[in-house]
Amino acid sequence: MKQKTALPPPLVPRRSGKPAREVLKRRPGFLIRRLHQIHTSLFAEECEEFGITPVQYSLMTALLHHGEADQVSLAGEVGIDRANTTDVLRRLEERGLIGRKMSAEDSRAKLCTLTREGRKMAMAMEKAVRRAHGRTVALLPPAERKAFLGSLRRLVDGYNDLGRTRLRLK
Amino acid sequence: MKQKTALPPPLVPRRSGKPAREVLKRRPGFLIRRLHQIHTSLFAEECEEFGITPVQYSLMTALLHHGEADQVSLAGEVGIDRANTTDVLRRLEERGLIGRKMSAEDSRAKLCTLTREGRKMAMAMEKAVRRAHGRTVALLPPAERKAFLGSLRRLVDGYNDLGRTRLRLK
DNA sequence: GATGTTTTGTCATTGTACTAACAATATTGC
DNA sequence: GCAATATTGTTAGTACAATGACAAAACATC
Repeated sequence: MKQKTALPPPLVPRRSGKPAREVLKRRPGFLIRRLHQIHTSLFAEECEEFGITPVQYSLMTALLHHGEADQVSLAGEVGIDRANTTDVLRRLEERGLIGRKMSAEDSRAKLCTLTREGRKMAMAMEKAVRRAHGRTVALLPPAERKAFLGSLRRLVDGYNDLGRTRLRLK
Repeated sequence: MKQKTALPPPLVPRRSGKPAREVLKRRPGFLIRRLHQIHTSLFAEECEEFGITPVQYSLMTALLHHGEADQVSLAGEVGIDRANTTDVLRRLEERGLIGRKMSAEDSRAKLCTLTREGRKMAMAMEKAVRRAHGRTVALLPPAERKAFLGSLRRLVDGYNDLGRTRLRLK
């Protein structure tokens, strides 16, 4: 039989005085998640009148530059997988911002284009989008900001080739 | 009746030669989203055997340091809203990693704690978690990495007080 | 040219994240 | 003490993000 009284705690949790926040903020992944949330929020605020999300706008940007593209190519440009791409494009199509039609050469593929409205919207949003991205890093003094964006890019580029399990976009 | 032939394109899209990727990579928000994806992927890889996500681990960390806390406090520590917190905690409870009980002082509140198993799991994961966070910024040389994390933190801290519309966590 | 493999788009499922609304409970003002 | 207000947890709805599975089409190779 086990005695319960004098039992020392089996695994001692360290209840430091300070809030867990301080511990969390030492973790790169935590900070990145938070900054992603912040940007999403700023983007939503700046682009409120359009009702377009960052990912939707990335896809519209890709279409603006490609003119026409199949979904897998778009997924690769924007860095989301094709299942997710299907979802986002469906929403854009329902709103009449893009059109999709079967490819003549490859009848599996669907070619996507911005509609006239989609193109108009994409261009009308440009200033608001720029503000959102600007505000996201505005708290850093210029030199630090530049270095920060350089590092960000270095990480994103570096991990694009380097063997990761799931994130292929290239 | 409208003649279709000689109509100039109403809004000229700039189809630059280079892929949209290059344009997207100039946008802070885009890079942040991608890096978040990368970290999530690395975390999943390192912590595969545990089946715990970054947010779940953040909550477990908060509980490790608080011992016991209501959901709104936890949400504030970890930086997610209370609706989302409810979801994540429900999943953790279903797996027997945390327990929840009504507060005696405030019968609206639910006090959460790690179960013995949850505590064991949290501590067993520590090394894998550290590896995941380390790998996320490992491509930066030490000095640059330090500066990068400093900037990240500056942004996250700065936007926590500064009046934003939606992201209250404080 | 029939067989096997890969690719494309989709669907279902799981999980994070936010808003808006709600009921139950607490707190505040008067 | 009661009315107005705020807070807590939940639910419903929307959107990103990944996995695994699937059918149809394309490609490979023999």
